[in-house]
Amino acid sequence: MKKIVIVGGTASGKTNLAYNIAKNINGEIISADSRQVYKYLDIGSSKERFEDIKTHLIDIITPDQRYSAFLFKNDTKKIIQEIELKGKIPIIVGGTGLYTRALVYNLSLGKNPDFKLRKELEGKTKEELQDILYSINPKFKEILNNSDRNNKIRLIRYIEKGEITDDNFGSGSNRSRSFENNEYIQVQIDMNKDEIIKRIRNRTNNMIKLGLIDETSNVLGLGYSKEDPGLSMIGYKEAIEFIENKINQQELIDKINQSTINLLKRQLTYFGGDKNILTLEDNKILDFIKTHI
RNA sequence: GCAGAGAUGGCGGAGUGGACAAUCGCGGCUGACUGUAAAUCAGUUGCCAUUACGGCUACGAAGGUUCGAAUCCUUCUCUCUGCA
Repeated sequence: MKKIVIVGGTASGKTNLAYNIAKNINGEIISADSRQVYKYLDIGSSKERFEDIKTHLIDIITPDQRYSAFLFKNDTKKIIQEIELKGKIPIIVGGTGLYTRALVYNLSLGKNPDFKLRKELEGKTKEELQDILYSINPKFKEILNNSDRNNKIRLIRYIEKGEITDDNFGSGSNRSRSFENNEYIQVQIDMNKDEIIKRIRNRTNNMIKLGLIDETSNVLGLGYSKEDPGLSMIGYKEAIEFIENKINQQELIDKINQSTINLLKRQLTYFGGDKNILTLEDNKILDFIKTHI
């Protein structure tokens, strides 16, 4: 039995689809979403809970904590085993591409994050970071592409890893290798970008109606701050600006929409790069899964 | 009605005689991304051509000065502010 992975852009209807599939094939849902892991942040992360279908990996940490691809991979593997032991089918659904990729292709992800080191390196310029990295291993010069070289977060991460191995980095052409897997069926809903953007705008309006502002105030009231990782995501970031009177409601909506649309484009690029992800029409996915599982 | 300020590429906003097809930001498009990923970063962005230090049209409109104007002058149109 294969495991099912549903990926795709935000607001493209993944959750509903996953629910229907779960009902139909006796499955349980595992959320692959870097925001829905947060407790208290429901409206802005479009969290959904179902009474009859179990959803894993939501509400597992507080807004001041961090989750990661590595933790996701490990947690999910355990949960998959449990689900399969019950004779059910795991359905992994979410828009955090790094998470699903780490799981499906079993990326080794290298060393643990060293937050002290990260903090220390944060203040440096990208030129300084490059020098540090090249002094660790000059080969990085060849491996890094132009995007990496200018990306401080990634430079820091490479320094943290410190070494280049095929396993934890992938080098040269290896980097763009096509991944392979036999355990998972990966699907994405076929929906054009304009349609999703329409849905995003609706969803944003809805979030405001449902009380995004109140939810944000409440979380701040619990003692969490706007610097916390949970609150620095789209929706809450802007809601805090609104609460602080830096923007009005129209600006709030516009900003959330714009950030979400930008996110969507990045997601589509990411998923589009994986040849193993099948793009299928919404109403054909269930049948496809039934016949290919 | 008088006085002042201004009209620049999809938007915001630089530029104040040549190196301006026009800094920059946003947006758009393409892309990168193996432990922060709703994060972070790269390329590209007038039209045509794409071999080229190439051609064309452009800085509210119309004229003018000049070898040369987004930049100076004249008139017109519109916008904003102060006085009436």
